[in-house]
Amino acid sequence: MRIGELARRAGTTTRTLRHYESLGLLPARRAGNGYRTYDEDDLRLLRQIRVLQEFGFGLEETRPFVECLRAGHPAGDSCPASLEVYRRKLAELDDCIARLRHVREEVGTQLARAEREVAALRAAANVPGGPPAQCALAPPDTGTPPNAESPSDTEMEPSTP
Amino acid sequence: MRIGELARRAGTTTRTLRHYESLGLLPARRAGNGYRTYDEDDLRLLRQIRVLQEFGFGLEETRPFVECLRAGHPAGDSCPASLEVYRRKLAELDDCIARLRHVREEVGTQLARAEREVAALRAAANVPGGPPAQCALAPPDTGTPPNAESPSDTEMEPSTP
DNA sequence: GCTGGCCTTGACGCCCACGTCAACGTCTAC
DNA sequence: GTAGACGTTGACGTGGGCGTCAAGGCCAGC
Repeated sequence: MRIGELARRAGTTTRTLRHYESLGLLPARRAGNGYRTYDEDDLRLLRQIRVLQEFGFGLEETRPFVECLRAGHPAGDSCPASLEVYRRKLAELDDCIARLRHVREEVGTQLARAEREVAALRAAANVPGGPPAQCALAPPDTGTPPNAESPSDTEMEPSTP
Repeated sequence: MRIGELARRAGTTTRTLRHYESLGLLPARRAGNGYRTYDEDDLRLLRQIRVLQEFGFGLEETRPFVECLRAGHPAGDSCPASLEVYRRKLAELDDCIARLRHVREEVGTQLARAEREVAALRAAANVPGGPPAQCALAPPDTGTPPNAESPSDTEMEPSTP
């Protein structure tokens, strides 16, 4: 089959296939007229690549899987090198998830603090906004780096004529 | 103060500051000789930018915070626009974390399956699989980048005549 | 013969936050 | 006056995975 058909069957583009070939990831035989020629095995390789891509693997990380398949193994992950990539990826994922969770917590904390401060400023400016608003007056601490003061407006523009 | 000093005090580079200026994020006054001139407020803006950057905010996402500070507010997140960015970022983070966890689970499953299959293949090939090899030399796994020897083949070469 | 659809290579564009280099101006100290 | 530390603008490079032309070859059907 030619490049267009392979691309269609794999749900990708010819540009992508040429790119893979330029990396030596998915080399193609050539017909007499110079056209690239692929077979069903190439489709399998390509599908292996795409699946890993969706998992966030870089193209280079898919190489062991592809070479494993090309070496005649039943699956791309039948080879030790592929398992190693799996393990490295797991470690990366764990690390990444941990960092993101940390950031998420930080940002969540900042948002909560900022919302409290905005509410406090609004209350201090006797903006109707709230009923009794018992606990008014700026919570003194809880880790507030900025100096909470200058209660007047609360919107962007400094000038409120 | 001039650009070099600001960069040093903020732990960044002059190139970065020029980049921020080119985005209109941190404009500088100019001295008679054309040198950029900054003050303590600029340092605060810059620190705000850097903190958000470490949280993974894009430069454009820091803009509301910077403008809020420049508008005279006590903190970069004293303005509604900044709070909106916080919230959007939280949603993004949640989404990203969820996707990563899903992928992590998938990859973990694939690894476990592949390891089982490899073990099955090895057993079927009546490979001695090695002695008890309890805790001998070389920790069995837990992230051993180098290929811990080859008990027999199980390497890339198909050669299974 | 001609149109249209497929194919080829080559090369630049994109996104993002800068790094790096070049060629040159400015100021201070000796 | 000269070294050297700082500053200036401009432009290209990086990494990843392609998208998007451009200019042309090959082949089938009418």
